[in-house]
Amino acid sequence: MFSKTCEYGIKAMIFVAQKSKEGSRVGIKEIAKGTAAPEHFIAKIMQELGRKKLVHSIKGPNGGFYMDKFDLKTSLADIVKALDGNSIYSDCVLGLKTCNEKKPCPVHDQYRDIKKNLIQMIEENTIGDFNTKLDSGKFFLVN
Amino acid sequence: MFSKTCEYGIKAMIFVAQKSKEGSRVGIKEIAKGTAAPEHFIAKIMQELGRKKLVHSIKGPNGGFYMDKFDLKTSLADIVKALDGNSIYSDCVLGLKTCNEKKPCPVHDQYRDIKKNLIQMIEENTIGDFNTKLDSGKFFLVN
DNA sequence: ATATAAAAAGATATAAAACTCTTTTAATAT
DNA sequence: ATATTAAAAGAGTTTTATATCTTTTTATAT
Repeated sequence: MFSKTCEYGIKAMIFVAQKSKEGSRVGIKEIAKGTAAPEHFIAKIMQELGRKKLVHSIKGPNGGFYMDKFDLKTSLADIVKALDGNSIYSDCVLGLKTCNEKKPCPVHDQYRDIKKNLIQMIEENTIGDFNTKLDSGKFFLVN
Repeated sequence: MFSKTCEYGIKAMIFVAQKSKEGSRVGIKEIAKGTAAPEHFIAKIMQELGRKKLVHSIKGPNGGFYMDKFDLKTSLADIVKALDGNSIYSDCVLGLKTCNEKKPCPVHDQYRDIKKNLIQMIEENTIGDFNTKLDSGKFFLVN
């Protein structure tokens, strides 16, 4: 569904949001641990998310990544689009270049609603929404 | 969502079913054309589907792949499981090894129904179901 | 029996995704 | 100013997915 890059990216964003709420910035090492991601790999991902302004960072001592309350409005869809592009919106389940209502693939009709729900799901959930839930141990970022 | 292998496999199964209904067997070249798949690649895929008995074949002149009416009961889920394994059933959207009701990932709850619908969709649709629709030009296997 | 057609099998190649390492730049504290 | 810390950037490697090529086996028709 999502690339590894995207999976790590989403978890990292949730992790950083949480730490930011507590007022602290987080270094790559901590993010890597908190999301069970390879350190150098998640570093690249955070770099890209930084470039796209979904997260902020400062260098040097006491530096690290952080999010302001504006960043908390970022939806999962924003992250997915930043890291995996628009494939989830545009790609046909069976890989047809053209697949639409007029020229559908065999499962176009059957997939229509599933796709709609999937897109709705990532668009409706923001990073901020996860903050309270993570607090109360309602879900986990690592096993 | 599905691997290329699986995308081609599903299209090929629909294609072969159609030709089988017309009483003829189909060679790899024809399948490759009919599904816009690389010839040698789809050959491997058909081989695997043959091993798993989802399709049948005979060698030599006038040989090729075919399906009997029993094969038409094959669901998309059968094909997906044969080619992509059970990942669609078991994998966590965020890649957690353990992700269940008791120890969920952040989007476990939000994804639950989408996953259910997706699984239902592939389990309910059989290869035979597509036969009539393809006839009447209701959908396409290639652009 | 022989030639031919077509799938099966095995081996190899290419491309993309995942991951790692090294160097550079920027910020802070002393 | 200098040392230190941490991200940014660039380059490189490994692994996995996708695709191709070659040889072998099996069936059919003549």
